[in-house]
Amino acid sequence: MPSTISVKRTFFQPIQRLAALYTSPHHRPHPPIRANTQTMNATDLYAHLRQTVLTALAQIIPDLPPDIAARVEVTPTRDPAHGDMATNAAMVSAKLARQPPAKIAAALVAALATAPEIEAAEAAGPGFVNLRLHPQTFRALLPIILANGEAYGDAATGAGTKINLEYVSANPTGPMHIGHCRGAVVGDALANLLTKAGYTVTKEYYINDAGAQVVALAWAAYWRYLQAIGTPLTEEEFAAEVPGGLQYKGDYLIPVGENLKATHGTSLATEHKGIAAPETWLDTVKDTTIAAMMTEVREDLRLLGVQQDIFTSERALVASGAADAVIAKLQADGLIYEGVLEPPKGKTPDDWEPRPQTLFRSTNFGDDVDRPLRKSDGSNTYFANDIAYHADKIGRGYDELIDVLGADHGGYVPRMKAAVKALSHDAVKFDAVLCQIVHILKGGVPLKMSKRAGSYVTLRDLLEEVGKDAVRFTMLTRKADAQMEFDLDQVLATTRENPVFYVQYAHARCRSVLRAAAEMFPGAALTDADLATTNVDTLDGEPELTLIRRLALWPRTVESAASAREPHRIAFFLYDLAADFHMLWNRGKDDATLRFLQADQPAATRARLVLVAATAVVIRSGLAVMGVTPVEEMR
RNA sequence: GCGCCCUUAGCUCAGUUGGAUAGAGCAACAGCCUUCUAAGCUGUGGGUCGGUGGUUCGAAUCCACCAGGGCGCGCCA
Repeated sequence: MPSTISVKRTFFQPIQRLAALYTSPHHRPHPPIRANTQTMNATDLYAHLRQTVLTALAQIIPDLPPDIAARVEVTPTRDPAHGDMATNAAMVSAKLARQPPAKIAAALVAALATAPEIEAAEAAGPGFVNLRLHPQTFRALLPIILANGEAYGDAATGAGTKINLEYVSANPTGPMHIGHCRGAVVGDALANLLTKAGYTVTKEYYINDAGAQVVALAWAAYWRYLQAIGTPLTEEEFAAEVPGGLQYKGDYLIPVGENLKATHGTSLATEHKGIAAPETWLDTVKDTTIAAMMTEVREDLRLLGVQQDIFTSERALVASGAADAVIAKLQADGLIYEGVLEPPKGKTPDDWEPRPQTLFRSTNFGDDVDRPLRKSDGSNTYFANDIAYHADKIGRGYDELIDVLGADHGGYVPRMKAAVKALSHDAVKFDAVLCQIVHILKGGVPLKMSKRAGSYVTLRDLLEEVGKDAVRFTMLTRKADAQMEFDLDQVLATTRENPVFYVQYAHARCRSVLRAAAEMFPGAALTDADLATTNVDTLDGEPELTLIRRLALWPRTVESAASAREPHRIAFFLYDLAADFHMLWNRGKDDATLRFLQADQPAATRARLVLVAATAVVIRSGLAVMGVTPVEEMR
């Protein structure tokens, strides 16, 4: 199989494939490579230097194929001894050029020596080219940051790709609790992040208002209604009449019962205030109750700072016949059949009986088993309705669908992926972001949560206890797919252990310095726009440059976090940024001459204020992605 | 039994999508408060990246198998 001929074929094929991708509206893996013409307007210093390297590389290897060029990276170095940035360009192109990496690296070093941004370039290790930039190159970023404001870090990688992001989607059966909260925050921050990275994002909530749960909810509300009009029935007597038993016993349905009484008087009950025939009241009560619960949910979301664009009702979707229509469509494609599933190996349920079902051939698209679409009573499964919902989203013209789900829905992802693939003929991507469970700790002790007993921690309780910003930030201090302990005490702690505080404090300090500067230099023009024109050449200390290098990483952080769909990276970036800033600030404690504000050195002070203001801008830019409000001062 | 996720310092976790000598916080030890807010900062020690193989210039990262933890596995959504 391996032969000289096959080498040639694998050499040319990827080029054609990639060229085809560049013209497709759905796949734009990398921005087109073009000559490096602009220098001073680059907001992403790493992307800018990457273009510089590619230009230099093109001189050495004239017909560099795009797939090789796409692999060229310019990354920050881990070790300062390696300079500011390093590129793997020589190593990834060595095979193609049929030259050892070291030789290409040497040629690159020579070519890059003339670049105005670069102070020194040297070949190192297995073929890296290390770049040391002029401090001027980094400093030049500060006015750009101030001029761009919070838009600094915006990226074009999304290239307008239309993404539908579905999150929260809690059943409207009660107030939101802590379990919903993580998905809400992760989804919302991810939406902000993707938007910042250039995607066009629609934020959507799927109301699971069909099915048995909302019937149970309606019965529970009906009980509160009967209580409100003074029924002689006891709860036990009532519960005995409820199919499936009385659920949702929390107090939160009492107002709904009062409301039903106010609107309908006693007309929904029998003459003796007993249980009327369900068909006379069930739909009315269901409508009223779901509407009331969704009002609560929307209020919860508002308090959490979450605002979604579209709320789609499962009930409305089912009523429109969409589920049957989508099953018919799959049927026409030969993807539906009547069959009998094998029991799961090793764990057969006690009541297992082979049963013919309407099945979707999800195994054709990578799922493990085919999935049922109809229950034995002929009604649709949740999955069938959800396929219809995703078909609806596909019909709305999105390039990609992302669902933020609880980790217990992990097994659900492959079948939905299969369904989207089948329905869109592979044109639309489907992805899921799974959120693991959150344990609430109070004084180091886990809070038990029991929905049945009505003793669970509601989202609103949590918001009242610690506030929106702390909740949002803390929820983003872990990968979504990792279990998390949410310690109520630590979230409120004013120490470095608490990233919320630490980052907010950094921003407050920046603002505090700028306020103090306004007092020290009355009448000085100190807005970001004013400072953007300041000469910053005096910023040449190592801690200052370290901070500037961190600021330079922001656009790259946005891009990588967005493409990985990992908003938690923003929190970690901000923490690191805060640490760099606090370090700089603290130098002034040991040595008063190192403080930002020096009354006798207005020019040098002003340059430092540029750095302080730029730091504040980037912190705000990051907090905006997280949906956290920056604070002006700590009191 | 099968599938997905996870396993990194004593503890809680990062790790820039395969890069060079694996990083933070807490805890431990040694220092630092007349302030642009010490609500903090500096330094030291601490590692077989769960294990074993493989892929290649190069692996915590990709693949295979194994061990341990979590979640799920036909008419719940």
